[in-house]
Amino acid sequence: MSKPGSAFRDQVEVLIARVPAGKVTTYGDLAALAGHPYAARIVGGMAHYGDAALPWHRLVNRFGGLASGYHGGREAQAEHLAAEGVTCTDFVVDNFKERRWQP
DNA sequence: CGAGTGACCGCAA
DNA sequence: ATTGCGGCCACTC
Repeated sequence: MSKPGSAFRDQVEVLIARVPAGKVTTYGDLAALAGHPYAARIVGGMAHYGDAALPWHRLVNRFGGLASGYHGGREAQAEHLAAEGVTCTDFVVDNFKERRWQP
């Protein structure tokens, strides 16, 4: 495609871009959808160094809690999620189980 | 160029 | 039920 540097990275970018506002996804799900169910760490690493323009604030861990290291802080991420309709409590997405985006 | 780290997940004992 | 360990790819220094 336009930037076929790495199929995995390209897939992660496409998947995160496919996540609709108001929903959240987990690192493991994105990694599994990208083809590597054990590469959840890579998704986090890319989020920190990869594309700072993608909606990484929709990424949460499998507990539904906001991850650390987010550019600006977890409170900033919670604000962005709340702005999209995702309510968070104590940095944990409310109704996470129902808000988890699934293809 | 080489090595280490990383916002994690799943499984085993 | 809980705890501890290993493992995958990409990015940076």
